[in-house]
Amino acid sequence: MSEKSVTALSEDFSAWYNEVVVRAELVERGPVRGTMVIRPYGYRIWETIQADLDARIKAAGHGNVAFPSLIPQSYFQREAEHVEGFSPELAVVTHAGGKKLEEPLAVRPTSETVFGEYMARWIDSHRDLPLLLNQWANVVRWEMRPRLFLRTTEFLWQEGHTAHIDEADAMRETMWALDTYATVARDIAAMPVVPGEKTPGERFAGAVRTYTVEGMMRDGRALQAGTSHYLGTNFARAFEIQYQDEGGALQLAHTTSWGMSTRMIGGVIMTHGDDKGLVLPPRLAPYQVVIVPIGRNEAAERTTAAARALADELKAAGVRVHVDDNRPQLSPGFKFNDWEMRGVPVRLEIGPRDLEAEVVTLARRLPVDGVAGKEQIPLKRVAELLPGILDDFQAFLLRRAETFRDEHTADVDSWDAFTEQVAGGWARAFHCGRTECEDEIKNETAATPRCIPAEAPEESGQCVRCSQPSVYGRRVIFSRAY
RNA sequence: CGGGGUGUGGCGCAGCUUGGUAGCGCGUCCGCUUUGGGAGCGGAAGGCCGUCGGUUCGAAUCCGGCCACCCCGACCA
Repeated sequence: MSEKSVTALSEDFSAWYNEVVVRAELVERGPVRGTMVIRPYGYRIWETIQADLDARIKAAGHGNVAFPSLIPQSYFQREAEHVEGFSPELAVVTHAGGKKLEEPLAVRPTSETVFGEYMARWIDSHRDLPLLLNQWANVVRWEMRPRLFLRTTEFLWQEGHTAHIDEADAMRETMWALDTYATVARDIAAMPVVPGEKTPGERFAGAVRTYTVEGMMRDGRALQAGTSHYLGTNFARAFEIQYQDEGGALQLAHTTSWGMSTRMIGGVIMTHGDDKGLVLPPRLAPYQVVIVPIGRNEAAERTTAAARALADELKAAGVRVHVDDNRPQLSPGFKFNDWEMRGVPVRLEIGPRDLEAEVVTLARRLPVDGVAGKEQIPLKRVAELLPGILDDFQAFLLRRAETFRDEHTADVDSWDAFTEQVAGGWARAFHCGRTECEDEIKNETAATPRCIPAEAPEESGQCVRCSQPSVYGRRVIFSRAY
């Protein structure tokens, strides 16, 4: 840590991101290209997302499972589009036990294939459906350009895999997953994501329909924060996932898959961060409150004791609290800056003067609705007031992100307006639906169709690029993306 | 894969042009002072200078090969 401050977000977003994730001790680069070591402070964020999402997945009737990370490479050959999509980024084990393997093994980049193989074994009758599975796992994809959390060679995620009796039931599942991701993003991460369907050109390899939740980052680019696929009978056909219907006829099951990953952590950082560093929503902050006792010697003993007592009280009230009492060599000012950089929503300072007056000094990471700076609150009311203060902060972050998104989104109907808009935000435009046209747009502006938003007025017009009639019955969101 | 860049104590860098056996800041450790917005002074520890080879009496420095990583694009959760 040689520089005092992190590069300003407003100055160089990419440098800001790279510095802040490491300096906040969320993560460190792994020894292999594109890998990461997630440190306790970062992993705790993941665990919080995981706990919430896992509870929802279980409540909806899914069972958690654990499949092997090694998959026979031949499995990938069975679904034509899937193999084409994933072959370039497969990591393959060719040697093991000191010998060359008969068949190379892929380190899973995603598990539709093995799940397919085993679903086929477990499903015989319509009574076996739906089969609702989920696993929390690591996957490996040899991406061309890695970025910490956003696109790492190895990442953690949850992958749901389900099989259904027909399209209608599978689509219900697909939409349930999408809705769940949108809810988790909004309610936990304070990310106001936009749910919608991907255009054919952006579909998952092997899917019939792909849905996404898209968030806007503070540089105006989009991030896919979760994805849900209706796979039709593609994988069922490839892996023979069949059941006998009530009339005794053999039918192919309809399958889905859906995932949310550690990319979410990157999304949170880029949605809420500022020049000073991270800003974490209370619902997923490892420390919602940090108490900094001030003073030394006898004074330190008194303020530290008071801080610990207060921390116990807050813990009892369900607040995640940390007392910064183990770094006597650091000045209070250093600690204030440090916790701000690390995104702690609320800091409480307890110094001799506070103790004297039986108050604590409360500092929010950001001014909330005009309430800026520090304020004194009575020591005995802290535990009672804090949950509300944290809720307000959470709600404020969501509103702020919504406002930011809306201010950086515009309907555009001309090519000039389009190129200008996607330079720093989202453009809502009509599109002809042709993949070649999408490619042209991408080549010229780096923007891609992010989604056909689920909630949008029915409209039609001329394609913003080629003037052919629009096909989706509504505007499509285009943006540069991570 | 194309373009750019970097490899030197834990971290960030200088030194390289003009070869002479490694230095600065931060951090760490010890001591004293200091604690309400990034403390001060004094002392100390810590380096196969990415790697292989060449030139030379002598290479972090010059020459060649290789490797790794990072950044910008194409690919993607």
